[in-house]
Amino acid sequence: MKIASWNVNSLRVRLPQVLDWLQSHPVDILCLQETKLVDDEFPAAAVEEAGYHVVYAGQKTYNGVAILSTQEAADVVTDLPSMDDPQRRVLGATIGKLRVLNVYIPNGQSVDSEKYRYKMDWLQRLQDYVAQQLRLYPQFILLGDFNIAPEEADVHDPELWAGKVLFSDAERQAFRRLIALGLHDTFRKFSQPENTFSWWDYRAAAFRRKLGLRIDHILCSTALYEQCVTSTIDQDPRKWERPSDHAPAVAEFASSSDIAPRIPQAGEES
DNA sequence: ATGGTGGCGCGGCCA
Repeated sequence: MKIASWNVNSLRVRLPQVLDWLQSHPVDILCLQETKLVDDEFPAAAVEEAGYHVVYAGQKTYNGVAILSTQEAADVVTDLPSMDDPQRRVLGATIGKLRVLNVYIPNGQSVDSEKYRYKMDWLQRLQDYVAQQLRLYPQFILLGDFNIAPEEADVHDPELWAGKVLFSDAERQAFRRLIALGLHDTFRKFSQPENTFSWWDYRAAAFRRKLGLRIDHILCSTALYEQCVTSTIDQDPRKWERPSDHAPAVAEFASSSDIAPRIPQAGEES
């Protein structure tokens, strides 16, 4: 069972790349962030033609999340409890025996901004919700664009980024509090190539210069962590023409009995 | 160098 997360920075622009990537990386579940589409404009038919069910929560211009899955999603939620927020950043669903929470955590802009205070408040509410979800669902996955690089190894230049948004102490502590609830960072279960990042600024040729951060994460409950056999970041799509500024993260779990096999598409090896 | 690029949508916000 493979599950992936990808901030696509406009699904209108990136849909062909998403479909191409799925052809070569046939995951069971793909969580998207920053679709930037209202629900009426979501390309549901194209996604379904590719063999996936899909649920989504979008808005105009900003944010927007979606979950593509081979098995149909149930019990969909689109908000954190106690939060009446027009920003579409949350999509929770049950897929097979798995409870999935796809998040686009606020960016925070800069540590002295109102957006940063919104981010920290958002993280507190997320923590409360995740604590509750972990009690309800032994097989729980929290994944998405966290806009937090948790450790020094996740930052190309930790000294440069010290105290800055995406790597501030308060954000990193909030990330550690999520982990302390009983989650695990699947990426760090395995030895990884140095300087593996998931996001590179479009400006200043950051990707070519390997000036990135690892801010997209796949976290899971202990029961799933034991079953996790790979967790990687596929940096290839960042090399493509007109790419997203994020690369997809992919985790694989050994137990797959509760996940229906994906239907092979025309022209594809079965 | 307080910039740079990209998406949305057509001026300025957001990342």
